[in-house]
Amino acid sequence: MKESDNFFERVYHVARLIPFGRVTNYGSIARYLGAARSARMVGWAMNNSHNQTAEVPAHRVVNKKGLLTGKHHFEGTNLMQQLLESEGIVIIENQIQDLEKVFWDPMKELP
DNA sequence: ATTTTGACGACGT
DNA sequence: GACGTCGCCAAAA
Repeated sequence: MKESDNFFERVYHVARLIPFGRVTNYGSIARYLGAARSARMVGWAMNNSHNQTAEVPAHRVVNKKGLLTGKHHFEGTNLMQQLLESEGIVIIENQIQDLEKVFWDPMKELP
């Protein structure tokens, strides 16, 4: 654990708060943490999330377009999609359908 | 130490 | 509206 993990830790924390069957995007998380334009750092944090002891539902985090940009970082090629589909989310060609319905904004949902 | 790159997003052209 | 550029910060080369 490093001090610099503080930022990442918050990212993981928020990511774990994502409800079942919902998704969010990197930018929203970054904004919620006060790093409005550091969406990339959130992505980086996810990459490092494998190093974390606690499991992070990174599959519930996609880019703003609802595109599963990070699916290549999971095992296989469609594990991420599979996980999301098992939660009732419809995905076609790596893109989440009805994104507005399943989208979960920490700023709006969290106090 | 410097450069490149990256699970992004907003803005400019 | 498609495409290009910049910003943001951290890690790997």
